[in-house]
Amino acid sequence: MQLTDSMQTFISHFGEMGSRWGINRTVGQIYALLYLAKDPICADDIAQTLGFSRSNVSMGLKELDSWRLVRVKHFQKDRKEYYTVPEDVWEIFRTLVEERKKREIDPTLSMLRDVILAPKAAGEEYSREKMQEMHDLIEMLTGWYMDMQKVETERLVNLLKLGSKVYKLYEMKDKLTVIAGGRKKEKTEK
Amino acid sequence: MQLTDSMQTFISHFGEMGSRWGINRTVGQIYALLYLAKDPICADDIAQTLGFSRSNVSMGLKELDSWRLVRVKHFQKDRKEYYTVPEDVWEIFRTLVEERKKREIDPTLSMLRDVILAPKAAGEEYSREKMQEMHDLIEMLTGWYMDMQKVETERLVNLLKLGSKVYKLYEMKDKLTVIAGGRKKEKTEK
DNA sequence: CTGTATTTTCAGAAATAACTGAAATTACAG
DNA sequence: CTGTAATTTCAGTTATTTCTGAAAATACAG
Repeated sequence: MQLTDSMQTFISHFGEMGSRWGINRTVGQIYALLYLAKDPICADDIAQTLGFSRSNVSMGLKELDSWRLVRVKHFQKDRKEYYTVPEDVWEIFRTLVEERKKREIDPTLSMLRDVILAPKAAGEEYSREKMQEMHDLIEMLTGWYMDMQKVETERLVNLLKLGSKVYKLYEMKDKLTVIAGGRKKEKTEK
Repeated sequence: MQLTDSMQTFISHFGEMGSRWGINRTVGQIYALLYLAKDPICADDIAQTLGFSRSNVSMGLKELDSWRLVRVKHFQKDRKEYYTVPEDVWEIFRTLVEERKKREIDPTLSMLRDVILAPKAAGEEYSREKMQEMHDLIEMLTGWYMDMQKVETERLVNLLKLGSKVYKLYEMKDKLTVIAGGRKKEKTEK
């Protein structure tokens, strides 16, 4: 496959940034290539285009698969496997966040729960308190995340655009009443 | 410094998770130790407690300093440097997000801007479109983040607790009007 | 200044992670 | 089934990162 200058730049960047994102160069570049490609690509083409060994590409794809970031496709009369990524950037973003949460946050939350439950030793009042604080913070953030997860993309975009202005709505909520539409008083449940 | 079982567990976890978070074992453990400690600790104590070489601790602290995650303190009649982390977990969280944005997101956004501006080569319509899409998504998210950054912690907590329910407020906003309270129009100070 | 306590730097060693080629396994057309 | 095209595995190699001890630099009391 032929790469233009801008594609080269994009792909190299994903390779270099790999370490900061917790993936390696190969995986980053493979993903970038697939992201930019209109059509599915087979492993041999990926290896050829990026100059990696075939086995390295195989391992990279396996890694991307474990992140649920790639799709496999088959064509008639061709037993090769062709790879793509989802078209929708929002879908990609959501998958990425979910996987990072699973790998980077959940294990810590689990450790914190265990540690908080264990019998307290002498003189560890302060450290236990700090563990509890961290636990509560993470639980609040993941709770918020899981709640937002179910909001469909278009609505999410609206909220993002609104930004901190949502706070104004929130502040006003008790002073407000419906004027148009059916109900007289809005109950925010919970 | 004497570590209890739960402190041991906590510190080891931060060491092991280090790689997933883009820091190394030493740095993770040093941070965890400082986080749990009520009082500032000097580098020698850190090295001794965690079993790392003095130089390794020095480098680790330098790294944590570059993340703005530690504070140095001096005591009278003692030329040693003692280290702590901020008490407030929310402050820590904000710093962490800010630094990760700076290291993991901003360089990519900058690359995308450059690449989008460069003259278009033949047959790269699709890839350019994808780069633009990624750029727009990231810009929207960082824009939202920067906007939320100025919201004070207590208010942020309220919004988080509200979760996706904010969307209901948003949906209603055009149907609502102020009824109770002294002032007719609420001014959010700024 | 001088001397000593403390921190930092850095070259090389040790540990870890990434990558390759060859062999093993799998998948499927005929 | 059989043969072959394709993918995966893995032991060994290469590259990268982390860690150490010794030496250099810095800080400051006297």
